[in-house]
Amino acid sequence: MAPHRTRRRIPEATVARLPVYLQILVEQGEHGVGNISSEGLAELAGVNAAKVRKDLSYLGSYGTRGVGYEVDYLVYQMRRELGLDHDWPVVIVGAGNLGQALAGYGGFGERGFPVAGVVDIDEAKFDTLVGGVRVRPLDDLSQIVRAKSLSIGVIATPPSAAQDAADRLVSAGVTSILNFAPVVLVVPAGVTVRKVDLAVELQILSYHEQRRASQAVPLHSIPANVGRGASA
Amino acid sequence: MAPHRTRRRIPEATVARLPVYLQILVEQGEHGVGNISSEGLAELAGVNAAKVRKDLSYLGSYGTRGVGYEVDYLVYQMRRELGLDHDWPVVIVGAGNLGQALAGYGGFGERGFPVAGVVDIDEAKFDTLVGGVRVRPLDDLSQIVRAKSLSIGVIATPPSAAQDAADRLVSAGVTSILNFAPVVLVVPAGVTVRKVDLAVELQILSYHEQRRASQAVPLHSIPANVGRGASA
DNA sequence: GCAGCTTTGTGAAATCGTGCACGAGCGGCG
DNA sequence: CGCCGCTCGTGCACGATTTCACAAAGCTGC
Repeated sequence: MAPHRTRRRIPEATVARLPVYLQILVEQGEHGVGNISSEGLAELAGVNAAKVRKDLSYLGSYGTRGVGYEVDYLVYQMRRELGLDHDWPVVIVGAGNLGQALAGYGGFGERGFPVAGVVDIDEAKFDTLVGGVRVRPLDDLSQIVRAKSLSIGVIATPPSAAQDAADRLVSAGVTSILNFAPVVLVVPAGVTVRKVDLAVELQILSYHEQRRASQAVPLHSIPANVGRGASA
Repeated sequence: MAPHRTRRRIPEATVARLPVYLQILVEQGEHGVGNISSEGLAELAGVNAAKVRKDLSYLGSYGTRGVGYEVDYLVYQMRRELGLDHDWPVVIVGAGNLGQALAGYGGFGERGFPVAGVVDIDEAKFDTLVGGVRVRPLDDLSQIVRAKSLSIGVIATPPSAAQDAADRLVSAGVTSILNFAPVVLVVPAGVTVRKVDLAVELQILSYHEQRRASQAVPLHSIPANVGRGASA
């Protein structure tokens, strides 16, 4: 295998699609598909075939002209590039409704992100089990992060506590944060934050609904597919 | 007030940011702030001031030069444009871990998206209460949607059931879907789908972590802020 | 009423992302 | 061994988005 100095930077838009391709490829692999064309993958991912080829080309030239891509090999390369060749344990801050659901959602561990810890500020929750993990005091956060060298933290607190949670995560050494609180976090440069705001998603849908309602009827002029979603 | 024929189409990128501005404006309003400049709003939203002005300009010319924007009026206009001048009740398909958390998450109702119904395929769950709503059989979905003229459906099923859920929602008349299942949905044109895949979000973070790890150390060359997130 | 200061609204330039079109490379077949 | 058909990799044009830069416009104070 080549020296794998990190190759050229992959555009964000592509990075956001790679996991989707990966998911599909793994699934196809399990169904016994050994090879797939950009056309085929594009169909399954709900995107354009040229886009698939361009996206995959950032990983390197792993396709075979006239044939397509070998599913297993592509999965391997994609995992490597995404840093999924090992697990990334995460710590969840906030054991409320959402925090519990996240901890209990098996999908995390299965996809390489086991829940290494859950902390909350509410004493009543200490030592209760959520998703098989014991809830610990917020003040233990730093120790948990350091002890397990965690890089990724998930914020599932109420909005008012989110910035504090972020500050604590960052000072404990976390460099990537997935934020579910409807709050714009301020973090130092070098820390990556992704925000998932359920209400925002619904409001975007609302905009499109509102638009449909107030418009004549030219349905065809409305993009069938918006944002990270997909449709046909 | 003007006849408000839907004005020019608002770019998707802008539509995705408006709810964030809205959230901030409402908050500022509650804090007694009556007026805000593009600069101030930009700071709070973690974006560029010029971008704020351009985004707001799609709503109309609601600012006052030399002064800024009147918070309340801007909130009003933004709500109107986003279709948030009335509630959009939603139905949740799937009363598992995530479905329950979503139904129980007060944030939905508060922000204009009350949970009008929850359905599941598991008999054991029928008639249990989640978030104050009684779980009903999947087969009642169509009736629920029609009875309440719902436009928005939320899919919180396991991946294997997601496409079926989508089909049922669409045939019942839903035209917007928020999909939490890690599956690419196929829907007819005219239906808007937004996908939220928690594992994908984590994988994107993983990519950046991996990149940091494999790179020399030029931290400053890494964008501090990625995707929909924010940082400083 | 006018000068000066501030902040908006918006053309124009720069950047980023997408999709097309096509040359290049590979496997299969005669 | 050479030809054919298929599919990748990518240059290029186009469209969308971001950013810059500045004229226009409102407010304040004299």
